[in-house]
Amino acid sequence: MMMRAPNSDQIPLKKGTWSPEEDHKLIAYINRYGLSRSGKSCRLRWMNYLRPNIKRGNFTEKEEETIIRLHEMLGNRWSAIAARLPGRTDNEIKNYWHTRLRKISKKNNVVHATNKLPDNQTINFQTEGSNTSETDHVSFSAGAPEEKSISGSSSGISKSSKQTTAAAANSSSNYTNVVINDIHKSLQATVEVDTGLPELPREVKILRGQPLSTEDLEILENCYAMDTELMWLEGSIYPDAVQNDSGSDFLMNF
DNA sequence: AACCCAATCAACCGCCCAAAT
DNA sequence: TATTTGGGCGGTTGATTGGGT
Repeated sequence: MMMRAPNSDQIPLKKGTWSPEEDHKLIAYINRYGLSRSGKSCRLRWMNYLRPNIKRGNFTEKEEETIIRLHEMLGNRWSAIAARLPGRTDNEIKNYWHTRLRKISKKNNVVHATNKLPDNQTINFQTEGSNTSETDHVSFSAGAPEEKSISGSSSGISKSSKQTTAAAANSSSNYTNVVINDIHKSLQATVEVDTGLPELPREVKILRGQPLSTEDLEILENCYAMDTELMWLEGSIYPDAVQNDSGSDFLMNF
């Protein structure tokens, strides 16, 4: 079950070489409207403000709670957090965090997910199940607890070597329990009203007290996605969210 | 009204990485 | 295989806004 990313991907974007026709169109646009902006700047403007379904205005209480909770789990992975808040951009969430939520989080003495290891600690680890002998590194910088973050960036746990840095950071058994407990808590909070205490999936239970492999992280990632979707179903975050016919995606009504 | 200061937020920067050449 | 290009990311900056004096 995959969560639909909050973007305008209903229109499949073309990739590959530009056709002469497309070139002419682009030239015509630039000639007509003129725009001395870099592609990167245009992209940013589009992604953060102009694309369809961007939500403007204040964050709701539920959104705030979600950001705080996700930040506890994911750290400063703003794009990953934004992926779970339809209509919100990573930039917006990042700003919101720095200007407001960080204080709240600090006040509540929340322990940051990326603050489980001593300052400047570097972990070397072998990616399980991979055919490469490459060793990945994660470094933590010193500073205020809330400032610490995993170096590198990623938008999910399961792919690419970027994600393996997150895996390394999270590979203490201590952290595993924190993540599992959080998932359990969230499951309880979302479904216990109707179904009684929810059972943690077996594949999650057996991870307790274990260091996490990349595959384990995928399991947790999937479980966490499920948890978020439960909240959607319940309507606690986005009452307008509906599940599509196949039941595999959620769609927003704007 | 004028000034100062802190908060906010849009945009930029530099880096990483995958895809294209 | 090496190099280039461009998308995506988190960190940071700087202009703007608003409140206090």
